[in-house]
Amino acid sequence: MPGSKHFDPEDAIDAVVPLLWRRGWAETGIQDIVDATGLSRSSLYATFGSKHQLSLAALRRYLRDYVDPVVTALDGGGDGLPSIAAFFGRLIKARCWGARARWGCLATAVQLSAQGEDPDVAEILAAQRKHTAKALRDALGRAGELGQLRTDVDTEATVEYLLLLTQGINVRSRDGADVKSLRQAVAAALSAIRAPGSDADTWPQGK
Amino acid sequence: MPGSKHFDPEDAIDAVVPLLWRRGWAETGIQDIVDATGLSRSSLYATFGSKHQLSLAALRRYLRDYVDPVVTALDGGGDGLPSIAAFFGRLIKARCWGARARWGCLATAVQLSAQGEDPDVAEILAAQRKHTAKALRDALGRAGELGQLRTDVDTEATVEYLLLLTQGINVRSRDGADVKSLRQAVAAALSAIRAPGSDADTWPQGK
DNA sequence: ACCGGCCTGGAATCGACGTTCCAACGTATT
DNA sequence: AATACGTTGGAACGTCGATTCCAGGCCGGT
Repeated sequence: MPGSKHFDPEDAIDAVVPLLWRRGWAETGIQDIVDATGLSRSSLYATFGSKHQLSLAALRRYLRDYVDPVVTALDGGGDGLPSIAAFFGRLIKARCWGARARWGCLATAVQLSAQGEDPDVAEILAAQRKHTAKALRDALGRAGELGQLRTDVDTEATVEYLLLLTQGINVRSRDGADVKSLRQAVAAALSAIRAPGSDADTWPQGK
Repeated sequence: MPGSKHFDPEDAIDAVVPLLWRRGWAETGIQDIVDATGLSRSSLYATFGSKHQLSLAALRRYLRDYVDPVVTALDGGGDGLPSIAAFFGRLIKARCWGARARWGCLATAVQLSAQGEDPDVAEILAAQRKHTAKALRDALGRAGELGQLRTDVDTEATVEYLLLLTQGINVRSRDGADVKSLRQAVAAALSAIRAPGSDADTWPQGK
């Protein structure tokens, strides 16, 4: 076919993710995207239509490549409490180690910014929250079946409790909280809902 | 004196706080401020110098008027765990009730936005974090003296744990978490660090 | 080698924003 | 009542953003 694309749009989306993540959605200009992708404005607009749609694609890509891997191992419940501890271990590692340490969570940042009120953005983020909540709920259910949980705590309240910790980590990891403190805090938090006598591991190991 | 101001700058700052809080720092334009204050650009610039400095003043005002009242009762330690529970009760109420319900926390939003990297902003927010952490630490210390705390948890890790909950509430209150879930989650979180046998109240009552 | 289409690069457009400027105004003093 | 000085309102300025336009280029099919 004549006039086929000279580049892979998927690569362009990949290149945009760290821009939004590090500098922010509104703060990232088209020029930044041009520089990062090596493409021209024309090619970007011909391919993605607008900065908004490209940013939406990048947000979805971020969730798929950076958040889902942390959450997905919980789907189905895993082995209960230790799986939940491992989830937090992966989260803390993702937020505090490697090249993207202290970048925080793009989804949380977008949520708290003006973009969070955009209908498309809100839908994407709501779906992600729902997924995370379900995964935690399943894991708590499994933990209950395995007798790892105190019986005097409400499941939904505990889901909320774990979501609070998750978002807390997303925020605190950006402003100086160290890995050790976060891990100890999570271990204390999970020990708190563990059944007396259970020996289920609650230490948030980074995988 | 000839040519005295025809308005009170303090009132102008008060009028700017809800703009930044609801729409965001970068998203609030000078025109929005002109409309909200009823003042002209000239008066604003003559008084505050720049949008940046006016925004800084509004951020300080927000912390003084809306955050300090929630935190300050903890200074000195209060009566330990019940004071901490009351702190969370005030926080949840502030975030979920009244005209500013679901507005989230301006400080957290600014922290996660690009403005969070501005030196002046960073300094203001760091001081606030330090104040909150100290207040929680003092209250935990008092709780320990009163025998309300489990002895197998590290104090600093517990401070971090409470900060995670605080920031979690600031985020989650903005996207659909209801008062009851948040309160139950906090009650569970505080019961978790309470000494076995202690009858200290952990329910986050909104005052 | 030719052709025709879409892709490409860079310049041009259009609007919004922060900031500045200036003439007119109001007030406390004389 | 006249004066003097800072404040005030609104227009004007320059910058930078996203988006669009157009001439030129590249490639597959013939």
